[in-house]
Amino acid sequence: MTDTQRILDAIRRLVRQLRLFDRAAQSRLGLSAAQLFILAELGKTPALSLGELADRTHTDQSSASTVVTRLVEARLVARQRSPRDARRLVLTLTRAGRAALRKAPPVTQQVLVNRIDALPPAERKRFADTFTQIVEEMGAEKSAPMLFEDEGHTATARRRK
Amino acid sequence: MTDTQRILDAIRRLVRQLRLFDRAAQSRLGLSAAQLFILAELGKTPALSLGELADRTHTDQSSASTVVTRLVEARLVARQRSPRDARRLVLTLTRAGRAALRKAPPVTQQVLVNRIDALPPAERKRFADTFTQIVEEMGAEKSAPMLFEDEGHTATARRRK
DNA sequence: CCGTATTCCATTGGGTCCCAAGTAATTTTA
DNA sequence: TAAAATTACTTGGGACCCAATGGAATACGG
Repeated sequence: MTDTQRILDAIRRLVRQLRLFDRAAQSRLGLSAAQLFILAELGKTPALSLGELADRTHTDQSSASTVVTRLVEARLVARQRSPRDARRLVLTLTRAGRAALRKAPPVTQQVLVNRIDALPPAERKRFADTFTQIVEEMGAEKSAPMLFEDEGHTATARRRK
Repeated sequence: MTDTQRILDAIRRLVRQLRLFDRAAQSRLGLSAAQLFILAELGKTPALSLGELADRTHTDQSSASTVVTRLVEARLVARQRSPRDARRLVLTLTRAGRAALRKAPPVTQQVLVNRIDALPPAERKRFADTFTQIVEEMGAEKSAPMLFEDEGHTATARRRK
């Protein structure tokens, strides 16, 4: 197996592991990783709008919306309209939200963090450098070689009712 | 920002990037990354059962099941029952499936692969080594420090109908 | 001031993933 | 050999993610 394939495989397994830990945490604490992540961000910076929150969590505005909705229903987040600009939201943690955050740190990632922290500092730095570089270049690569021809007759494999 | 945080951030962004490229490829080719991945695996090793396929793709059996169902509906995969053991499936690519695979390689990961392949071999190997190590140790870490108390009164933030 | 653009959200549709249950079929065991 | 346990899949439910839409509210040019 080439090193490239080993890396792809590692990514795939990593993502799966994270999802599994997420599930576990969710059924124990009642909060998913996404919910905790939003909660943490709101803990760091209160009074964010939905769009700002989406940016900070590297996710889509609509995704953030649904997660926030759940948190509001759970009474962990207060969702108000900005008085200055009625389009914007003003999101803040409730008392219960702060409490939840305090007792339920990002458990999911913790397993990963433990592994990373166990690395020798020099290796960790190298790893971080390489990883960051890859991701940044990936973001730059604007769907360059993605414009072939054809399309169509493979007809989107999807359910029919 | 610590190196650990940089790594976490890189992972998060990487995952998002992959999803975005996936979406793009999906709307161009009609096949999602998951579907292509399954297709590719079936191309490498025909006549797999669903469970074997799930193992090879590091995913859940039920997840594989739904993806395969879509591929069968798209007539890219043939799903037959094994004559020896009627519980098992025998999955193979159809003619159209092979054709689709030929003209639609794993486009999604390609962007990532390009970046990885651009690294100096030595750095790539170091990266792969570290990454593999992290993931393997993560898999070993059996939800060790995950058993706190409480639970309940945060009441699973979920929709109520 | 008015009409058009733009911005900010909520909602909906399509997909992926995982778990928990349920259903067949096969193997083991009493 | 009949009952019990195991294996292989499917289905339903919940959570997420993104794209596309639509509705308000605000900004802007004439």
